[in-house]
Amino acid sequence: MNIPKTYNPQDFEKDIYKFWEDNHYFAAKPNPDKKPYTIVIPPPNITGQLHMGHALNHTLQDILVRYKRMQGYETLWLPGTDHASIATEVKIVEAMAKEGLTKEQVGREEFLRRAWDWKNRYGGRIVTQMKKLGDSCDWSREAFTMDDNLSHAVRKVFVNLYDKGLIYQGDRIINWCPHCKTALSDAEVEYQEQASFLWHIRYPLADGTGSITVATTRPETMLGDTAVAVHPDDPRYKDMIGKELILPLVNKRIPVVADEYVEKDFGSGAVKITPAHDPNDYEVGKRHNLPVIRVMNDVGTMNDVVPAYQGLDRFEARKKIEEDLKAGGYLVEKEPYTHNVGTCYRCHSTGETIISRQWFVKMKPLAEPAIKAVKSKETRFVPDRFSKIYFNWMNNIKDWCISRQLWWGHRIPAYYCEECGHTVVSEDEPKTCPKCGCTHFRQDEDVLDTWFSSALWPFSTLGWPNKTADLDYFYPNSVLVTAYDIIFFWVARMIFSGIEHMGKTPFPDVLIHGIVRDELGRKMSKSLGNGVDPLEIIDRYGADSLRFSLANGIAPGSDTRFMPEKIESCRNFINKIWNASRFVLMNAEGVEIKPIDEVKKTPADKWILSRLNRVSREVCKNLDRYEIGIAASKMYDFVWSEFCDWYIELAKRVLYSDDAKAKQDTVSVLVYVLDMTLRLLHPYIPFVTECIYRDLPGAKETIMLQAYPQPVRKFAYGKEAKAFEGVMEIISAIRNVRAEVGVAPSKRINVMLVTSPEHQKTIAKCHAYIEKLAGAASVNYVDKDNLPSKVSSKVTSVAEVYLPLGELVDIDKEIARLKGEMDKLDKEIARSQGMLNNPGFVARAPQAVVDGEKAKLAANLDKKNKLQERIDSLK
RNA sequence: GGAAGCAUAGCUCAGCUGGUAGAGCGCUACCCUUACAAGGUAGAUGUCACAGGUUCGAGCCCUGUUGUUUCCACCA
Repeated sequence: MNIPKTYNPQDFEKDIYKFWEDNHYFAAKPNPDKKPYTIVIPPPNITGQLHMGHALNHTLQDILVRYKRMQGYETLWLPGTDHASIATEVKIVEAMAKEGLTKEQVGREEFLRRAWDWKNRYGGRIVTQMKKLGDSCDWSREAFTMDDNLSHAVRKVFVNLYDKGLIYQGDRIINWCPHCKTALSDAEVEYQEQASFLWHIRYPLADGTGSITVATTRPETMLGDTAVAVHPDDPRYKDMIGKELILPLVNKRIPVVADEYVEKDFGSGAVKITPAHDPNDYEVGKRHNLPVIRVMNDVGTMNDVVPAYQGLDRFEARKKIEEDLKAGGYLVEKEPYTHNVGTCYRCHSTGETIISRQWFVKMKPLAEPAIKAVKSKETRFVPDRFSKIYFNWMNNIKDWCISRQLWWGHRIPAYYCEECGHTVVSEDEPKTCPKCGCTHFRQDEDVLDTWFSSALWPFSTLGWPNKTADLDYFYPNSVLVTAYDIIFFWVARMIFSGIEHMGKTPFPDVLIHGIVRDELGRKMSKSLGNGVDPLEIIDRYGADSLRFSLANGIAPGSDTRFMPEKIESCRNFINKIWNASRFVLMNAEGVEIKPIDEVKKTPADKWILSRLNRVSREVCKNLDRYEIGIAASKMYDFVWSEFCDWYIELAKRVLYSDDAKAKQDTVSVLVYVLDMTLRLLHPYIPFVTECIYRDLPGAKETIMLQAYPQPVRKFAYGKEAKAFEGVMEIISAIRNVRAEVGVAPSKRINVMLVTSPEHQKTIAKCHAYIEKLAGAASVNYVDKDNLPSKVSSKVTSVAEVYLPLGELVDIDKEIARLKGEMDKLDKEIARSQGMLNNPGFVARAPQAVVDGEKAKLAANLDKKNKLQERIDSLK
């Protein structure tokens, strides 16, 4: 045996991963003899580093994938990365800024060259990090959203949707990030509460008969006001409707319009209308035919509409306008006010809503079948409550703004005729204009939203739009695993894209997990600096410990905290497995292992085999239901409390004897149970299980491809296992009394039992266990009338246990101890009687429950009698 | 404004279709017993937030209350 004494994951994890990879164990290809199991990875950004969120997400996927692979599925876990349009572009721009260069200076071509260069250099970082975690992805299929075939899929989809009238270009109010200088979709805006002010500004009536005061949080946009709106029924303003106001600072006449949109009770009940810079105002403007005047340009500075403020940053302009309003006597009040401000989800700077010409996807027709798919459970969210969130979003969906004023990404396949301006949308640059016949075209400058390409990920990575064998075999995917924070960005869009382009929802199940928070329950973030680096944890504790701690005891959909103690306890658990394995392998040295069927089994053997059956059955059941955390806890308990604490200790009786035959049998059982246990655990802790598996007698080349344990009918041993648990109960009882009375652990004592003939038959076979585990010198069966005077006792369900402890037994203490037991017993009996005396319970509860309760009561009454006899005899 | 989640042992969390409350860490006592002190044995600790309801029976189902977190909307 060559396993070192302490578990040291750094010694082998790297080599084992390389071994798996070199042997192509992760590779999948269509195989008609097997059922497919497919997961596509949520592609991490090329700018990203592996964080705890990935670690959790990948651990869950790898558990499912390794489990299914061992169950004999043709299992594909398809990896890849996302080009992350904005995030990457920002990085490149920043890098160029250090050289004193701007995008505009180097031009599109050079910029893209630099971006690709960056991608080639750093885009693979996260992939090497994923390998450290143990991800069993088919790396030969690694995809990138800007690969040729994936880009082809993007163009194809764009053209398809355009031809169907589902993509259009138009002037709309959109979200704009002045820092990233691009349009954003609604989903990309994050609202933050900010303390600001509500400015009350007086707009005089043109006829000099008075004024209207409006309240605004955005005084700088007043330069673009084209009306003031009041509620039609507001008596304060009724007479002013239709009159004109003088817009302060601009000295322009604007009308007072009546619109139901205005809330009478808010502010002054009058709203300034700036159609170019507010979505609601835009709608009001449309209803009243108001002009749309943009006063700000793309970088967030004031434009030339009002020369006095031209070039000023929006926040500078705000100050100056405030001063000017004050000076002109227009500022009535500046009231502190907290409100929500939209910010860019990438750079977090304050966004603008502006009117702009952009490309949109018409969502209603796409959303409808996508809603139906989830309603009909064709796609199921786990846990189910996330379907509500999905419905809520899908039902209220607005058109999706997909154009971005960036260079890094999929350039929009729209071409404008240089002669007549006609728009041609096609996968490749058109040769001639269908309208004027000329041959010069200019391609749209913009690129597509990153999520436009990731929406196609479940099929674009399998070769679509080509009809490939992969697509045929691996689509739909089996399950999608992701955190709840990208349900809108990604999951929803994959669902409608899959339905639209493949005719089938992309996956039957969506497993949603939570996010990993820090020790205090806060979200991990760069700005807080509270992120825990999974790579550091792996270096210190090993990938297996990290994986197990992320998977153990979690519930789908709920957040987890990263607790250092939890990692340690998982490391300890693996260390336990490590040492148990060492024990088994040490004892297996030089022993010829028998096939499990040929082993002559002891009661303990039968017990552990039946427990193994049980844990195998339950783990599979839990995994099939995505109850990954529950399955982990069950394995933990099996390994520690049953296999190590009991079976290995029981086995020592034989192993340390001279009976070579019995030893061979016991070792064979140990090896078998260890083998199955390692297989059970392999999906969770792949490295250490592979490492130990290699040393197992009769091991194949890898544990990865061995069959996942299933319950074996002939190892059920229901009755025998139960009987053996009676023996275990006796052992516990003796230990318990010893500890309570204070018998030195090294002192061996004679045990006397009072029991029935049937129980004695079972127990008699197990004396050696009692001697070994309970420190018994001997086990004898006695008549109750012939007990020594000083004994301590305990009643179990199969026997009364008497320990002659001589001077150690203090009669008064012993009586007190027994009375303590009696109290507990009485409570139990009262509870059972309460239930059974209830006619409703007996009449309506299932028969099995009633019978069970009756049996319990009978057993407890019997126990009570014996206990009472004992107390009486001591008195 | 709308919706959802959470509230269980000192701490962090499990708890499947309702059927006697669980784990890890921590705590107490004892133990270097030839796999493991990253360990062993034994133990203590809970009006399962509160109030009602359904049920023979509720941590679990229903209603309401309180506290807390999150998502969506964004009335200037």
